[in-house]
Amino acid sequence: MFFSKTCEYAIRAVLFIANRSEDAPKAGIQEIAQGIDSPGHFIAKILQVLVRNGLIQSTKGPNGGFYIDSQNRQYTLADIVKVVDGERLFKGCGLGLSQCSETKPCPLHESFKGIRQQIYETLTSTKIGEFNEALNQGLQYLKER
Amino acid sequence: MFFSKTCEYAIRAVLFIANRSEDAPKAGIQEIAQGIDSPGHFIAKILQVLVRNGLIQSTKGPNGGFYIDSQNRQYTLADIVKVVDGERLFKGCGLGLSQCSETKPCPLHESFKGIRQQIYETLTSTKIGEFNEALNQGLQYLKER
DNA sequence: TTATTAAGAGAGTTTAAAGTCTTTTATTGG
DNA sequence: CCAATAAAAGACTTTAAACTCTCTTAATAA
Repeated sequence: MFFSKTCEYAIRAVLFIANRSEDAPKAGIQEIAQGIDSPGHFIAKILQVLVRNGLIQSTKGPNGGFYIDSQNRQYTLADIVKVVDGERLFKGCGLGLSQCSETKPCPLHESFKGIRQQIYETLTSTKIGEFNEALNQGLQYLKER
Repeated sequence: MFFSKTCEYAIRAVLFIANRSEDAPKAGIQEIAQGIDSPGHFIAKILQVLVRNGLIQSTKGPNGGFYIDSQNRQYTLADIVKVVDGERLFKGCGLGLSQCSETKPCPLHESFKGIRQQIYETLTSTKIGEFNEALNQGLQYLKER
């Protein structure tokens, strides 16, 4: 809807890992791919980017996998979106004009300002660990089936 | 940001034609492409779809072109978006789950409900003719340069 | 110290959106 | 009726996102 498919997978994966990291230690790629119903190799690529940008941690080898330490649980959805989709959603023009601005606005500039603001506030105020309980209780889902 | 590129062009073209239709009669493809700074052949394809769906009118031949009659000036941005991008923006799940719903929600379902609603209200309440004055006065723009 | 495990890296393929080109059809002014 | 004009239609190409595959590197447990 607002995010690229890559970003949708990224958010779902991070919420999965954040939840996983509470009790059991590390989650492997197969487990993550299964847990959010995404293509294994594809989510692997995405996780590489998230690790490189410090949003999640990983270790190789036996008992290795992906996890999120206590520090990183403070990250928000906005952090993920910025890393994966860039600033497009927060700064881009609704009609695709690269020079759209306060002084040279497109017709939708004003209306979209409020919407953009609401999205920004929602994403910056949502921490990646805050869904753990609902997910564990089966009140919210990260995959279809 | 929210729309496909095709849809961005579509909205800009319709606003251009709506404005054009106030005084001078019909606008040709070259003129429209120039007026919104879009690829000529591409906007031609898009306009075909809009005509087929009754959002704008056209006539062929000398003095032909695209125009919007008084009836159709009542159409809103939401009508254009529905024709070009479908219901995705209004109904799709933020995390890409096809079965996301009130009873089986993704973690972002609740937060996104309000945002989606605000977008919907903005688009359904914005008529395609309402920017004519601002466009004519050079207060709003449909292209960069 | 080596076999095994699991992520990292990079190249390759597929698919869908974006954009182009050519031919056909409709309109109209002469 | 005919030539010119302009949109309609459809096939085609390009580009970028989505997705896959294979090989490498790091960690560890025996």
